[in-house]
Amino acid sequence: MIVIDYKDSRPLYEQITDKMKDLILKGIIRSGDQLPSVRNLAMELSINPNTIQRAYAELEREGYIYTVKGRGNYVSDVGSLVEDRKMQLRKDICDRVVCAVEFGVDIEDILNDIRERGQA
Amino acid sequence: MIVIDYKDSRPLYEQITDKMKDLILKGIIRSGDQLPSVRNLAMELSINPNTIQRAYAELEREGYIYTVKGRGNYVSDVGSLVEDRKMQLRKDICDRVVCAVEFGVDIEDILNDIRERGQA
Amino acid sequence: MIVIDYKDSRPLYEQITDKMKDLILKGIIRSGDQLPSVRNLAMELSINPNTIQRAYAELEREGYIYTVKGRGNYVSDVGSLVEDRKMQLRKDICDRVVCAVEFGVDIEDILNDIRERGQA
Amino acid sequence: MIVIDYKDSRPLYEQITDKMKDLILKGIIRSGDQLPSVRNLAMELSINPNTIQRAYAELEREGYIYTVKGRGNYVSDVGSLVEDRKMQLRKDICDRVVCAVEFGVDIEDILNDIRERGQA
DNA sequence: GTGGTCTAGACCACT
DNA sequence: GTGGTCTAGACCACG
Repeated sequence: MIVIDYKDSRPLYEQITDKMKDLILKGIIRSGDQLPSVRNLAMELSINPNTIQRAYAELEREGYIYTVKGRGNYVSDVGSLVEDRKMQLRKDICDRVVCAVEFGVDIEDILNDIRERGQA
Repeated sequence: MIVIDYKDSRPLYEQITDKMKDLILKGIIRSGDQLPSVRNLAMELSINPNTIQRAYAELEREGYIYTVKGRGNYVSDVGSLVEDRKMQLRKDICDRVVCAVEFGVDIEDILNDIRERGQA
Repeated sequence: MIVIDYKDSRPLYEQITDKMKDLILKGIIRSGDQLPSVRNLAMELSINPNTIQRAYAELEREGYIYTVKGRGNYVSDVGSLVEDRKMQLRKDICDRVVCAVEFGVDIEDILNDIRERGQA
Repeated sequence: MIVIDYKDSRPLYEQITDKMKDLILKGIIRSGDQLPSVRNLAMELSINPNTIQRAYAELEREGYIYTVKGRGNYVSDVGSLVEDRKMQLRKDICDRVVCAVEFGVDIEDILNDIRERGQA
């Protein structure tokens, strides 16, 4: 479910939190589901339990999961977080479009790119 | 012309290279223009000359400027770099649109956002 | 009567003892009343009987209840404990007022808040 | 400036963040001031640098300080945080008054306690 | 010199 | 078994 990319310059714990957020926000892991235990995930990914611990702490801090001591980590209800993320993604795209236009990109080219949806 | 943001988590030299690239690609500094000297810019920004040196070295490595020993640093002809950047910006926007759609954002919302050309 | 909040960071047994103390000190459960049995309460709350056991042991240790082997757990006479708690609550509020004043809160604002007896 | 209380059940890093927040919100450490370095403070308090690191990371996350890599940690402008804290303290006191009244404390006693400001 | 990340290993509290 | 805290020590990037 989660793959560590050692060529990625971001720290391991951030790769894990980001991937987990995606899985949760996209509904692949659902509200109430239990996450793999700190130790198990550490073994599976062959990294230190403290790194997983840090990732999970960050997820809890941001409201994606909640922790029950002695029981494990569980996914929270993230309805509002999904909406926040969607708005953020829209705003982010707009900002980049504005930036691109400043560099001389034709806005029609961008609209066409998107309509064809994908390209590369 | 250049403002350092100490609350920015990026290293200083990267803030400087990025800002310089923008100024060059947007044509605000033109091909053949001379950049401020390492010492002067360091004084002006109140930072270590080594940091400016590193920023300029990076700009030279990427072809934005060239150095004449004993004379100073000059802006290269960046015609092709501008086109590269424009393509990169378009690709980047497309990638993010694809990502946003995966999170459930309606592509029509994005197109409307862009047509109104502003924030969401 | 008792609700477990799994998102509460406190241990389960502490949530139970605290809630029980409130019920007893507020007189909702009275001196001589029998508490639900360890097994029943465990079943009702869907948690481990050991956890209930620990909560009851703590309540007994602090004098809120007494245990009759083979019969069950009964509420003690808690007259003095009620007074202790009231004094503790008054002291606690005063400490916090002193602290708030140190942060620049106007003591008149606090008095008004309390007279209106609600949130700020 | 900071004293560790080993009898305090809270984790060390939390004691440090809380104490630092107080110093900052009360204006004892001011906006722009540099905090002691991670290593220095660790030596001074005879605890592990990682623990200081965690405390500082938390302070940065909550907006009390900002970090410049290779330079150190500096106090942010916390005007709004001060107001937040004051409102939170007022609300907290009110909640406790409501709670105390439920336990049978006379609200006039509380008001008198506060007017005398302090007692114990 | 500064902070940031990661590992290894220990100990504790809770269930 | 679970997570939470702390230590010790290493390595890296930045200035």
